[in-house]
Amino acid sequence: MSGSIRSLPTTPAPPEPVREVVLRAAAALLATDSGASLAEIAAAAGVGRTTVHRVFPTRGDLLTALALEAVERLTSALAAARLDDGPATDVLARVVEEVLPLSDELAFLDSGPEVWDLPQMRDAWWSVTASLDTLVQRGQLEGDIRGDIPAEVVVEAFTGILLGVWNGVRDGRVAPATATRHVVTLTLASVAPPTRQV
Amino acid sequence: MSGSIRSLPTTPAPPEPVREVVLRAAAALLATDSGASLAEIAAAAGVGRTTVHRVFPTRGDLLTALALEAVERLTSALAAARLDDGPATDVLARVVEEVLPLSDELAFLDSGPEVWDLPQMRDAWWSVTASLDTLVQRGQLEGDIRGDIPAEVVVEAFTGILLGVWNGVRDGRVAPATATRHVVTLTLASVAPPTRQV
DNA sequence: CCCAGGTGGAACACTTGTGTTCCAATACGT
DNA sequence: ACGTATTGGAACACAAGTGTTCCACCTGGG
Repeated sequence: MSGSIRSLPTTPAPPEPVREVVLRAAAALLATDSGASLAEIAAAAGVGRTTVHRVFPTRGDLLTALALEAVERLTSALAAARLDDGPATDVLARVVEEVLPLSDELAFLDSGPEVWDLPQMRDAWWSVTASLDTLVQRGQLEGDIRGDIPAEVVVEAFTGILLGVWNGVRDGRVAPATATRHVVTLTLASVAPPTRQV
Repeated sequence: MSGSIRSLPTTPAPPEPVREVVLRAAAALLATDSGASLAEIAAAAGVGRTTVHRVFPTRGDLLTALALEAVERLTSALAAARLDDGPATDVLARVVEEVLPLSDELAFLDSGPEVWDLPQMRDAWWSVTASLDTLVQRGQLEGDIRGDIPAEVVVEAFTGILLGVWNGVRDGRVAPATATRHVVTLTLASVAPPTRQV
């Protein structure tokens, strides 16, 4: 229990709790009100507006930090799904299981055009869809995914189901506990080859 | 050809082209830049900002008019799909065929939180999903739609596929000509009962 | 105890968009 | 050709948000 080592090199201590507090408050606030002002964010974080400006000199800096964080979470979620490992349909199921739990952290992304104006965000999303395109194409070659529909369309439908049900959860129309299972079921049903069905 | 009747009662003449011009310009501009200012909209419409204010006293009035128009188009599209007429799966296909062509007119809805803040918009969308819920429930009772997934989830997945592919068309990832067919195919595959497949 | 660092608040200038008023110019019908 | 109505533009006040500066506080370590 006692700290025999003065400081861990990766986590020397809580060095800047302020930054994290502000990021959390911003993510939470922007999820419901995409136009929240810095004053509101600062108030929600329990710090002064001046302090926010000390950590993030401009609003764009805050949004960028938030976007980068979201990108990183999404990227590691896809990595955790092991896109190249096993049948593509199994991978799709894993993607759902990895990405859906991020709903709360990524909720601020849906209603904020400001965030998507960032080139990093555009690039990151393009990278995500490209990875999924490759995955679906592999599935089509291996016969696990229907080949009568272009991979890009299949990917859009997949992300559409994911986002649609996720919106349903946010609106209280869909039970969170069953969301993952239903998304997987519907996805696999839609992408299965038409001849050889489950 | 010659106008023997001085004016048709339904269309006495182009009474206010200005209003329509502004609405079209606003819809087009807000589709790509949800925060477009009234000055930009006026310039895009080819009229003075003062004129815009004459037709729509406040920005909210413009947005409301735009939202009401969108609601009306969506509602009549659903009416044209005859929700109570025939097997639910056929109806879903008709809904896709009726709604997808509205992409351009309704494109301004996706990136603008301002529009969705209007209670009329919320109510209208709730009405749309409620209609679809009823449709899917009927399909489940009649055995055309899988019953192992709640109707609300099926509806979210359906709208998700629709919006996802529609986004793909906007991004140039999906060919517009085949979008409707693919959406119908993927939708019917996902909602079909698991036991008795196509 | 004193001092340094970080913090919060007040005040300021600046920008952007909105809504309003007024006036000149133009187009339209008579 | 004239008078009227509508338009576009300039100017204004107003509000909200942002970024900056300065200062008081208070907190913890030497």
